[in-house]
Amino acid sequence: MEYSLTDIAEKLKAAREAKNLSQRQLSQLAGVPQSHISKIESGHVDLRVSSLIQLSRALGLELTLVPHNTLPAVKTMARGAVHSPVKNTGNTSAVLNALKRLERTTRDLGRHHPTDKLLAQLQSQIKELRHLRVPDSYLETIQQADKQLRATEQQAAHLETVGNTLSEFRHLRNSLVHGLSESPAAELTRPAYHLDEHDDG
Amino acid sequence: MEYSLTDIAEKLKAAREAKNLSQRQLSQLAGVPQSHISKIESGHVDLRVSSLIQLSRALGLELTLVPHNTLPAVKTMARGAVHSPVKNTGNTSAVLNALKRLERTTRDLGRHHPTDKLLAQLQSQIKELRHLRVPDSYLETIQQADKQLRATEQQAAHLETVGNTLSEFRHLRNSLVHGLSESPAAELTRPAYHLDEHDDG
DNA sequence: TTTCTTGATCTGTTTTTATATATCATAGAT
DNA sequence: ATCTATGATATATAAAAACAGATCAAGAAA
Repeated sequence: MEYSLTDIAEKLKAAREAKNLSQRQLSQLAGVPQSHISKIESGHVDLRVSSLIQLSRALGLELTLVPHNTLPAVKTMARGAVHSPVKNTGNTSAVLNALKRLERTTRDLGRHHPTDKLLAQLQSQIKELRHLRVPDSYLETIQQADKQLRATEQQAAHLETVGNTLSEFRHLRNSLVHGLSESPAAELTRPAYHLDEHDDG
Repeated sequence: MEYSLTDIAEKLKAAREAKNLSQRQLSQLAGVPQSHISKIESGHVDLRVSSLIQLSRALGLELTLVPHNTLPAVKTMARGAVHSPVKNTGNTSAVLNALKRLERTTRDLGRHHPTDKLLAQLQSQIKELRHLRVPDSYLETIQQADKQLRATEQQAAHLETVGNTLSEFRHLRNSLVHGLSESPAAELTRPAYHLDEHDDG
């Protein structure tokens, strides 16, 4: 119900990860040493308000004092906004839907193979893709991967398929990150947070 | 738009005053030395988050991190709740209305005599009464004072009336604060914050 | 294998809070 | 004139953050 130091630490960490920022990147944005950020996020430090303000601003958060009775309302309000860590990447809805569907497929798959490490890697790989601009030229690739995975569902022989898909998506991800995509939208191929946070107050 | 250290300092001070707490009283509630509170409120100190949390809790406030885009909504929401510093004193609506009317009367009077120091004192005296339990036995006194003040409105000879009313209300206030009221509700004659904040978390 | 990124950790130094205690001037009340 | 409450300050000490810089291990990429 009430916020404590560790709650705030967790919130900061969650906000940073939602923005796909490393501690060192945030360090630059906020003007706070990385070593200090590490300590703060792990709750080992009773930081000063100025530091908290700096970090919050860099993360698009604002420090406020609200009356106790309005806390619940404020919480739900904030939850709705915070819970959309995936920013506008300019992806078409087709790509977006394909990614969402693929995510669900792997999630379903995970229910039958909870300990599959390969699968977990694939899941995080897909998750990362949602932060990148994925050209439509990859749409078919994504859809095909989804189809294959669905076909192997519940089969023990799915290992090969998952492995193949994983390496395929790793390659895709790296192409996008490094702007080596063969798509015409090479200029837009950047981490999402560069798109809408280029000009900060 | 964005909160800074001094903004927070001001907010703390405003919250404390809205609760009619002295720095020493808050010091006891929050477990923070009065000297430190003085420094904090004057913005001379970059306090630690733990201290801020302690003070906030004692004042019925909660420290939260909200996304930038939800800030306006949160602000208006908080304003509505904070902007009612007058707590439930158990006064009857008759007394409440009389006080409100009296407040308005002095405000109107103030427009014609903006520099009148006596009048200003009377206004703050009335304001203070709203924090106290005022027995109905004083209703007539209040109403009469209001009538007299309204009668002298715009007259240069109002000085005497204001002075009389002022000393009268000072006496009333002191009676109430010290529980010396001749009213039967002597037991309830306490500062309002004792009534609803006796049990804190 | 080699390289790079990430987050955690260590060392040493500087700065500042936090705390306890006391004092002071002011304003109000008696 | 006296007594009291208030907020701002002063001093001294202890504890801790802030900072800079280096390092380390794990994971992933080349």
